[in-house]
Amino acid sequence: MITQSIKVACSNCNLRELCMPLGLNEDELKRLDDLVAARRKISRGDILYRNGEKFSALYAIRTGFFKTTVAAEDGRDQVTGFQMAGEVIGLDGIVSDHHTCDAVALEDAEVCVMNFDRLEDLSREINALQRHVHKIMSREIVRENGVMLLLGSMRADERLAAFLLNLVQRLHARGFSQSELVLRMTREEIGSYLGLKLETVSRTFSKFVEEGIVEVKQRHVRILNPEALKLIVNTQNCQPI
Amino acid sequence: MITQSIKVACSNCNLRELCMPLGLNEDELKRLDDLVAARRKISRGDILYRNGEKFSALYAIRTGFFKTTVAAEDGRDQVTGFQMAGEVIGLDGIVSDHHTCDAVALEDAEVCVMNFDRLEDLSREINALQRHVHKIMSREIVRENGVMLLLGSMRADERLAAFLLNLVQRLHARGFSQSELVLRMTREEIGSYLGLKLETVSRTFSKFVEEGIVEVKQRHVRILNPEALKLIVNTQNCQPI
DNA sequence: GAATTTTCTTGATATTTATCAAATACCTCT
DNA sequence: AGAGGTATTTGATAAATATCAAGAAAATTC
Repeated sequence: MITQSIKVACSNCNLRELCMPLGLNEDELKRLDDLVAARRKISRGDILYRNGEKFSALYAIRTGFFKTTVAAEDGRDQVTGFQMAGEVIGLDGIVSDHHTCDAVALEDAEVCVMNFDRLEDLSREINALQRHVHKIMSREIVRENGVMLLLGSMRADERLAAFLLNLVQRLHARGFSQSELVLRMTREEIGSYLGLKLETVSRTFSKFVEEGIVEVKQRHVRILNPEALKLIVNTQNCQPI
Repeated sequence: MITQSIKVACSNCNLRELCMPLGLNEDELKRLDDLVAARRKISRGDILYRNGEKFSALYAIRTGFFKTTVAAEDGRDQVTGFQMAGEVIGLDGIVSDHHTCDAVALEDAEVCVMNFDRLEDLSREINALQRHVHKIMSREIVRENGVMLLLGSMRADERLAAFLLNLVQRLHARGFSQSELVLRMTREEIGSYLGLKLETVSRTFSKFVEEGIVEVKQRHVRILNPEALKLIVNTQNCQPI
């Protein structure tokens, strides 16, 4: 656990618009800088926090890519999300004061450590921050609703199509390509997230390639026909009349 | 939409410990009473709020039973939760200022309407309330993580066993029986929540009955062997060595 | 840079769950 | 109480996905 004490400032962070509220005044911005006590570097494969660990902070991802997983009592585990720069993780720990999932870096990463007690103090004073914290939590709830829809009612190809569209949309919002992406996770991790076995993920990729919808070279994916992916997600269940 | 203006008080509500923070002082309790502007009665089958509707309040369930559902673009929908007395619903609406799911009463119900702006105001002033709101949201995130585990990695019988155990545990926390329960939802709604078809739910119930684990008479369920249910949830995936 | 390990793909087969269908039970309304 | 509608159960069959297996490709390690 390497905690670096580089003094950092939200006020001149180019990711601020992703993890912090907009429209703060000079004074509020200055107080915000105080919130991020430290940054922390996490190497690929390392764990930022793990199930059972005491909760003390939320983490804003500056660089890198994470997965979160929950474990069943019998050892199975389930990937509950993939998180990228600008996203905030650790919310699961608030309710019981202990984390209930693991957060694992899928590539070398750096996070801003936001002490939660201080975040609560500050968000009592800055209305926009309070609202922002609420929105971040609500957004996570809505995201998980979407995953439940995916897991509960979609078939393998719909799940993978929805997954690719979601990933590329989030990457595009961060200035990356709309059509090309590099997967940071294995087929097995994708499968866990989507409730499928890795072989099914692989076969479904191959099917998409055959149909000319995507190009896949290992973890490099190029989306040739995004409309086809959208069609797969949206029309699978439409009955012919 | 019947909004009643019966003046009601959290301070002498017997459900307070479920939906409100503990350890408030006299003064704080008095201010809390101001939060619940009104109660609202919802008849069975009616919708408390629906997808797309403007968000303005959270709802604490006083009596009755709800389901929440999200809809896919093609019309499919997915039950994302079943909620009972003392639980708070509406959190999905915070992020976009509009609700993203429907909340439907599965039996005649009554809810306390908590204006969210006022809740934010108040939780800036009462630390315990602020923390409580955060916990409620975090609890929902953790619950959904559990559902993802269920949908992503469990088989039909494990899902139904986990569902029954969860329901009966929550009912027991409200003073009901540990072993008997009345389902407020159809097999189809259970199936939607568990990512199964209603026939599969029915067959799995029948299997449990054959095995002597439960008694089922329509929607009345008696759990004869809770340990067997726990075993089904926990050991399905354990490999013999 | 060769060896080792991990990841990925593909095929054959098994299992689980969905689908279609029909009969029965139950509830609600008049 | 009876009629109509809804919900549930059960059977037969189909479809989707998992499992097992083996080889190929890529990444990592020494």
